[in-house]
Amino acid sequence: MPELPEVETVRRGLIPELEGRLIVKAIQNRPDLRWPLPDRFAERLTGRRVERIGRRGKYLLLDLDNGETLIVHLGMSGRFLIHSGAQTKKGANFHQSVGEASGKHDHVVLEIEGGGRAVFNDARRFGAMDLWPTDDIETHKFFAGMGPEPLSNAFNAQHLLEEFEGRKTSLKAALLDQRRVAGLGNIYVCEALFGAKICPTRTAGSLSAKECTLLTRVIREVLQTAIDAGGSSLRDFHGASGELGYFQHAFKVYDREGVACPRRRCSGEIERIVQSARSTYYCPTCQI
DNA sequence: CTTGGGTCCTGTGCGC
DNA sequence: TGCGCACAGGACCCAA
Repeated sequence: MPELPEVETVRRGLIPELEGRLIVKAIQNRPDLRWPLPDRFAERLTGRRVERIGRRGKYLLLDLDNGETLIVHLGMSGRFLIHSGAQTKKGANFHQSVGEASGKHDHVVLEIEGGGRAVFNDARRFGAMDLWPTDDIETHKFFAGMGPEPLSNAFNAQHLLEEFEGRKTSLKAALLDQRRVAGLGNIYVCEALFGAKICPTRTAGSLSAKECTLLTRVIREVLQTAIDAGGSSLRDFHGASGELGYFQHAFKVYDREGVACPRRRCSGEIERIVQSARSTYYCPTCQI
């Protein structure tokens, strides 16, 4: 469920806590998340300084001072909880209580210089971590073949048109495919297609150049709006500090089956259909 | 090659 | 009130 905006929100939340800081000690509480963690995982993190925190698609990239990058995927339920150190700032009690309420699925703990801790908690364990040379990050299997960042210039109508050309798969599935464009998940695909008034059951190849232009613009807008709102806190997503976001109130179609279409001059009703075993929400009246 | 369906995992929420 | 089960979904895996 964390999609690009949520991951970006976590990244921004982690920066003041981790960037430039030393990992005094790393603790690994189980051998695997979704996949086995790399050899000597905790040892390779211990004593490293986090130089920079980046993002690629839905992955967090923590560049370390030894030329390796800690790659993190939050999966469905993964989150970082920050337990503040000695000098707690305002609101730290709340953050701490959120974090310590769980503990059960605290799979990786990073003890940070100054007494703080960054806890990776992931109940459903769809998350992943790996270590990889920073200079060769694009060769990691997670990123090889991954599409452009939707907020970058490389993502434009021309790109979409080429990616979609001749494809018989549904538009919904095509946009979820990280090889076409990075970072979109079920929620924002639904929201973007609503914004562009395009029906999710259309084949990807059926989009005109004009529609691709509109769609790229709307995708950008939807993602940027969500990032600005601090990411979605829907269900089990938590921001990096344990606080809940509030963007879920802004969803126009996602999880709104049966609700009147929010478009002013549309009398339609939001429907839920299933596409490739995923819920799609859309307005069959105005999304053509 | 493309495409679609199955699978993993556990907490939540619903129906009975 | 309690139990059981469907559901949530990102990304890999495999079959056709």
